[in-house]
Amino acid sequence: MPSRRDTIADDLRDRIATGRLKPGERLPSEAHLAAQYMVSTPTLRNALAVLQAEGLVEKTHGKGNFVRRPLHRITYVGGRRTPDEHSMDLAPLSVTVHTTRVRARGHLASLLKMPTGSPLTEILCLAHEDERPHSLARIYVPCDLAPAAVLRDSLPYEAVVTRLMELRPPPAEVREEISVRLPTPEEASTLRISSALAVLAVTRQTADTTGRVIEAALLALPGDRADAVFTTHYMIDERPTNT
Amino acid sequence: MPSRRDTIADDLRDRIATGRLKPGERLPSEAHLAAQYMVSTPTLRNALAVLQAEGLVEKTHGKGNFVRRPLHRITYVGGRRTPDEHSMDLAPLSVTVHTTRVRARGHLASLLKMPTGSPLTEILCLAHEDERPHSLARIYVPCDLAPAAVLRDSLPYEAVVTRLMELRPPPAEVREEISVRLPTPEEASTLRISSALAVLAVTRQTADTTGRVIEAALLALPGDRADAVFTTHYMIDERPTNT
DNA sequence: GAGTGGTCTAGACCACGAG
DNA sequence: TCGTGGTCTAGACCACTCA
Repeated sequence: MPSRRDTIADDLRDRIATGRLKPGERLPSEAHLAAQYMVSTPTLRNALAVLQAEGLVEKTHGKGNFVRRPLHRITYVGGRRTPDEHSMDLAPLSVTVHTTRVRARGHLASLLKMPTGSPLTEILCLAHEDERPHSLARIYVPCDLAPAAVLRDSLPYEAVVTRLMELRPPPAEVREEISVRLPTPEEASTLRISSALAVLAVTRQTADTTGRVIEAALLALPGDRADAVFTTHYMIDERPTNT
Repeated sequence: MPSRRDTIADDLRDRIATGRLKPGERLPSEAHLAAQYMVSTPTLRNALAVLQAEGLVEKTHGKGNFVRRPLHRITYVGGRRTPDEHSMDLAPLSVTVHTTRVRARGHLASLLKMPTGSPLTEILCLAHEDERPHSLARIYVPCDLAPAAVLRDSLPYEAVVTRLMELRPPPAEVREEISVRLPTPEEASTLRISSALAVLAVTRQTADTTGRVIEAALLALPGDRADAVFTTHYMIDERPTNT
């Protein structure tokens, strides 16, 4: 027997899918909807929580529940590509950059294979679509390779990427670790997503030919708007040898 | 101000982390815990829902809440490896295999680049650890490359993998698409996970040198027990050319 | 201040599991 | 049958947003 919560969630989902509730539109208040469906407010709120976790509805305290405008689904491209393609398809997005100087500690220090306390340049990238936050990337580069002063905040994202490629030795190996987790409270509020909407977390480690780590990147891609694709080509001499 | 739900969740999490609540142990009943923390049962249940979404607690209707024995965290290895390594590190897991014959339809047909209705061999792989389900893979191979009869159910997983490599042309290109989503109801019950615990979904498409798709695989890896790693090496001639 | 969502309560009734 | 979790109610009080 389907629960009332799911019944209501299904109905609202259908109303969104068929356009009877349009993107950006405010839903009736929770009290109103509860009366309409003849359920108590907690039950109605549970139904909304389902849609919220699916990324269909965004709630704002004091304002109401809104149908989310579908954000562009981006594809993070990894695998064997040229380094400048090694990024997201950010075509429809504008990226704001904020550069600061921090010190390596904990996980970050070991990722960069540097001692704790080493100076780093942190490049905080926040991708936006129509003023709405989309995804988040934190890039860390050893200070001696890219002094924070060189990457002034006023530079646009593309210029920063170009500048980094000029400043650093070419990458020889990239290791990307992908995991699924709930967003941290900061991520949830920065990205304006429900704390129940899982993110695709990419930890990327880039090394040069000498094995030195020249960049570590932590990406948080909300699961409702990001995929990752990796393509691998096998050489002839890599054929499996069944002995 | 932290909510009571989070305070309680934090406390229980701490009790689990410090071993005061041991893996496999049953928690006191919800009514008991509610009295202990002096909150109502819904509030306590919300706290448990947090731990459940983190994969720390498993609830069973009619029995109670149990501290989950930590399952091995496996790493799905993608990227440029030899094909037989192109798999999960399944060392601590036993895999049961179930082979059936199905017909390609919808997304599956387009993944395999075959017309709808084409006969396929479906290999359902369920990884277990100590009788407890861990992760799920569905592998689809065109029937002419691997007739279901050849892959009898009685074969162990390793034998099936070996058999497939013998039967098919060597893979030349692998495309892996990774996304985050909530489990389907079937996946949630098969894997015995909360429907709120997101899974890492890997859609893998393997083609031979002629471009024919020789395998499609759908993997569902619960987010609390799986990562994916991709390593890319750049050739010299792939250096970025900044003109 | 009016209206909204956020949190919580105290309890009801149902469904499942095990003896 | 008993104890467990699953679902739901009707309403309280607080915090936030906006006019």
